[in-house]
Amino acid sequence: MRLSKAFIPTLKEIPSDAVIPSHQLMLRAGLMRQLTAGVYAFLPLGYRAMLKATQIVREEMNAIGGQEFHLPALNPESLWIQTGRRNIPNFILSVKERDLVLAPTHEEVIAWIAAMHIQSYKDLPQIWYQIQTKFRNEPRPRSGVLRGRQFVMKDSYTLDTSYDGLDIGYDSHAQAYRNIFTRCGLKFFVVGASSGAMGGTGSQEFMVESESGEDTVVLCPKCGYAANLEVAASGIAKVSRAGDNKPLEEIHTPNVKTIDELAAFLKVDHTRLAKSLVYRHNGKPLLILMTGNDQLNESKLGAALGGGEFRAMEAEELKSLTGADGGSIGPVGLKGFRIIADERLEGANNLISGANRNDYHLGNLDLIRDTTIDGYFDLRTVETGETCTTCASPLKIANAIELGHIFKLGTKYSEALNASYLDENGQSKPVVMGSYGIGIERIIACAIEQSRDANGIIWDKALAPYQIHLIAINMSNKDIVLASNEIYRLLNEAALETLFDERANVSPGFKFKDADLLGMPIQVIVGEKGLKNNQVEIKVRRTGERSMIAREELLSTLKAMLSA
RNA sequence: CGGGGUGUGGCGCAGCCUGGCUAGCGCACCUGCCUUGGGCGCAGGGGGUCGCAGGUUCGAAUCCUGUCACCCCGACCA
Repeated sequence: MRLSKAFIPTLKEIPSDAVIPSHQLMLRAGLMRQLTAGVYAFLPLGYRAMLKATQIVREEMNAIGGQEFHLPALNPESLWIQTGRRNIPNFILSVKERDLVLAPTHEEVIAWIAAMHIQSYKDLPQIWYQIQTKFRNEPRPRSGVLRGRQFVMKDSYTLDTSYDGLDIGYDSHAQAYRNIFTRCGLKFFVVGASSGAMGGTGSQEFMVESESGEDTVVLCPKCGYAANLEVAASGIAKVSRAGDNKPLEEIHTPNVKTIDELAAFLKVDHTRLAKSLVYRHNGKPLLILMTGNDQLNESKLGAALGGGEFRAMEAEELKSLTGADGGSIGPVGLKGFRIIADERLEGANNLISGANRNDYHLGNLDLIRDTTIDGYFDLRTVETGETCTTCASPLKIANAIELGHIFKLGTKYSEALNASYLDENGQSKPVVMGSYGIGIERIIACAIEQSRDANGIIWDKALAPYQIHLIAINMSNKDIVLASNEIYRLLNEAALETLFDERANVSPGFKFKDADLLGMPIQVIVGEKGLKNNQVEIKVRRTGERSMIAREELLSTLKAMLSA
């Protein structure tokens, strides 16, 4: 492509709306433009990178036996009502004029097709996938393409007769995903994840560590343990049980509101304090006991409660229900509450909790003697520096971007939409499904987040819109014009994707800055000095390394560099 | 949805508090000359209903009311 003819609108200045590096660079390098909040138009250069990514994904999906579909974005609303997903908050965008919705994902359509055509165990297993645009009603799009209302997703679905079959499909996806992200040149890791409202029995996320990421993950640098903070565990010690069990006593604690104040006031360790959090679960009062300042993890709470709605209780509600304020609530003598506790507190005694009376706490609390705990669960949020459950090394907490997510779905959608098959015994059974997604724009954004410098993007050759950026230093010099055009012809004949900066009246500095901003892996620079010696210059974008090469050796050198 | 911020040529911004001459600056763009190894120089030029709608006023980019859009923090995130 000749740059003088190309539509690649680069920006010298950073658009004020862009905050994270990938967003800034995608705009500056002319990859895309924002149309409205969370919706981007991909321009030719950006689309080329997207096509590179989708092709890699497609090849790896085909390699595990995936069959590509082209599915409708417009879906009948009724389909989503059948699976109960029509009314998930902030999920579906709908069409005003018809009872149609814009598909946010395709479990429903896949199950509908399966219901119609999968009849026998002989028809299974299947791997079906598509690479298409999805729509979601994001309340707050942000971070460029990382969280949009419209995005391209590869989603695939496994259809199996059994959970053993599902495991095979799931594992093959896990391997395909590793291949995909490795080929894209990304440094990624896999974490255990929450299945959330998708339902299902297991899930993992493929993550790229990034300050701009919206997910938080716990990592063990030593043994490789990695989990989403929503499900991560640590080896933090349980609260000990003391031998001598003293009787309950009421302690006057005037104006003590927080756990820190209480620990300071009583001069005791945080682990002796049982903090009470008050929620409503499906409308019913729920008391949650946590150790000291341990933070309740609402994802874990949701899992422990096994579904249903829950929310923290309002201050007035709490006061009217217990007669005390938030800082003085405790498990003893509390009527009408279900009580659960973090497993750190299991069987603990000599604790201090609120007395359900303002300005008083209870000492020498023994959870076994004095309370009825309805269950102990892992409810706490892991904190940095706590030890790894596997190898006892200190854990690290990092932000990350979710590139892909794989789920063992089970039969939720196949049951809702009657996707069933007859087994060997003529019994009708629901198809066992798995669901697997990859965000294509996120691949691009992560690649840029992970590989850039002050001057611009540094593309890996796998995703680079062009492999080579050919620069003619001075188009008023006939020798340079002849030589660079000849080189351009040569590279095209050799099928090396080349962007040729043959703009006249553009200074060398401008061309170099543009080339670094656009970030193609190799720059070939045709200048006066080199030509005198029948040489051209090669610059490696990533390292900045430059070398002079004899013109006859250019093609072979480039081929060697690009196949390395 | 709660909090904060911003809307002024294509981009980045100033002007607004304290209303008043012709709405300004940098970049980009057009023409000519010039220059060619890190975002050249000189000269000339085009382009803006100041987000939108009301209101106050002799007079509104500026003050008031409403509204819309976008960004950030939080909540949410299948």
